[in-house]
Amino acid sequence: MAEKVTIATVARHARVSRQTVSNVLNTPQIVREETRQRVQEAIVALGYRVSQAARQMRTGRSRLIAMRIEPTRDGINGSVLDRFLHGLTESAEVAGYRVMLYTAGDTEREITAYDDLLSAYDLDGFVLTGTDHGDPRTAWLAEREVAFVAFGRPWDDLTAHPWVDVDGAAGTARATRHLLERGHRRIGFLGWPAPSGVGDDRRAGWRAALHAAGIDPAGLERAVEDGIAEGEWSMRDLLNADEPPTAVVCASDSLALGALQAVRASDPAVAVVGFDDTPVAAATGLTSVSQPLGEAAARCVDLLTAVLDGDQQSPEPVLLQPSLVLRHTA
Amino acid sequence: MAEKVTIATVARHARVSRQTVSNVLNTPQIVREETRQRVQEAIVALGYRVSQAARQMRTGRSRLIAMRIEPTRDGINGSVLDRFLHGLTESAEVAGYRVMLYTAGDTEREITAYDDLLSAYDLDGFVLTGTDHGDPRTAWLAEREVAFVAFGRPWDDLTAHPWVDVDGAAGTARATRHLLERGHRRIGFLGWPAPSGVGDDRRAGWRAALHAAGIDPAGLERAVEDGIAEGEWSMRDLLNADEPPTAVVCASDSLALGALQAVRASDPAVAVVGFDDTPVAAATGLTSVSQPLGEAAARCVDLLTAVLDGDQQSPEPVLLQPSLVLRHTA
DNA sequence: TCCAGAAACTTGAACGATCCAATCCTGCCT
DNA sequence: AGGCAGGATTGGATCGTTCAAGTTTCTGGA
Repeated sequence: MAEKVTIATVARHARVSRQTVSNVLNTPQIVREETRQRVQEAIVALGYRVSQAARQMRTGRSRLIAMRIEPTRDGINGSVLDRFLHGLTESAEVAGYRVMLYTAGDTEREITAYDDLLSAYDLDGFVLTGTDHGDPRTAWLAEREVAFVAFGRPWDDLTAHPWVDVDGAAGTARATRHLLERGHRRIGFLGWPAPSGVGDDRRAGWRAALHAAGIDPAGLERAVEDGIAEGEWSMRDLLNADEPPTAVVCASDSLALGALQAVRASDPAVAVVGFDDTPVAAATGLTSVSQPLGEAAARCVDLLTAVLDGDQQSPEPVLLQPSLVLRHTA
Repeated sequence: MAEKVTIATVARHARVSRQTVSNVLNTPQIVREETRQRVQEAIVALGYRVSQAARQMRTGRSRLIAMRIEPTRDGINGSVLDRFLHGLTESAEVAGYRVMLYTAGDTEREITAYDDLLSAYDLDGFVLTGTDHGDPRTAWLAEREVAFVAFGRPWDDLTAHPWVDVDGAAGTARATRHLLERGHRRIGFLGWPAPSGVGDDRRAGWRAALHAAGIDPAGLERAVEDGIAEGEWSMRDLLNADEPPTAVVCASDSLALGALQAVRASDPAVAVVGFDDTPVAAATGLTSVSQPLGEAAARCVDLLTAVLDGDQQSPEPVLLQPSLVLRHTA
């Protein structure tokens, strides 16, 4: 039975002290090159690996970051978080961190979960998603000086905490301009009721693009909760107007899918663009605005490690540009 | 600043020794009831939480289980793992475990990942998904006596290791019987090329149901790789046969979605049933066979904890029954 | 050659829990 | 009253690492 390889085993093998091995691992610059190499060879030869538990006990840091996994409500938009999570795990591994999952029924229980994760597992940081106006979670974490990054802007105060987000307005603007170039003039918008950080942002992009083209958006928009059925009937409503749109930009693929069903029967083909580029969009040939989720996840890890390494308290937020994936519907 | 609460703090507060507090936590039955209560009160009063790091260092166990998160290839079927993962996290929390994620490009690197996770983080166990014929991962883990459960049967030898699975054959059989009850006689099947554990199983259910009804399945099936396009053209192929089917059961929602597109133009409506009940199925009104993923995840945790608690080396495998979710297409 | 000062390396202690072996009760039997 | 079994409780050692402080080695200038 192979004996456990500890830092002491390596030290003996390389004929140095424990501390020198530790220095090779943590502060290699203070170790003489020759010694460093000797220790490195011993590490490889013995297959040594640092015990995170022991390190954690001494330093109080676990090299673990946590993210909440939500029950896939909609299922359609759920895949966005799924892809983000994969990117996060991958980027975290490169930076020497691991991702731990947790669930929480509501915000209150989420805060209880923080408390538990922090005291029992010495978690290093959190990645939050779907932060909203005056989120109690960010306040709780900030108060206790826990490192965290949000995927999604703090809409009240953009300097409240580090964040990474995708420029939704730029995405809808791009979609709208694409439709304008295709000759559409009456371009509708299906979005969510205000106030909604994400929703208002996406609406603003559409509106700005129309304004820039000298078109009045009045009467061309509808605001409903997210969902396929909601998308379908609000699109029908839009089509029944005096001057119905010939194209529509939607705040989500769910709405777009509903719109598509409403439009199917209509005579002159009405163009539809969705948002998020979910698998459903790919499956049904829906043109959609795509978020660079892998990139977003990588930036989250960057910001989080910057805070954890103490480089800076609040690193510059990151705003990424989405792209338009053209398919059959527009 | 609140001082850190350790087992010693609790001991002092409850006027007992450290060991007694430890006993209250780990083997409460050997502590006198009165003492136990006094210690419990102190724990609550001080907000004490056991330091996993310290416990882990002494015991070598981390109360952490790991699961691989794969890049959502298809996106459609990816959501299955996503839902499973949520269930797993939830059930693990109840059992006092946490879920850690890892990625791995290929099988070889996955084994390297095991090594790393085990030696650095003292991982307690793994949940594997998509195990296949003669999987090297299970062999590696078994050899080192690492606890693991597979979500998916070991198709060669059903007693090779603990597993949880969903009875795919029962699902396709149920779907087929449903179509028979609706009066269909010529019921086709779109599946994957053999050998494929999951695929062959699902095909077998369809075939058995037809046999039971005295129908010859010859010429009614097609085998292709998974995908929407593949589903579409193989369904067209099936429709061009001498006696085309009036209904089709598919091995996945991707294939079913393709089949649906091929069928859309056909005059007498051809019924389509998918498999996995993905969000895409829900969105497009596709009737599909649904796997009880939350239940499966919970059983995985049950088996894994049984192994970890040393109750039994190889607990009974679990085979769950899927259900048929009826929508517009069948 | 000698010495100051920096660089490189070593030693002892500590993190917070559990394991082990030893001690203290308590009630019961003689 | 004394002895004893057995459960309840205690103190010391330990896991593998890093921190703090100490010791040795090296470098270069007088």
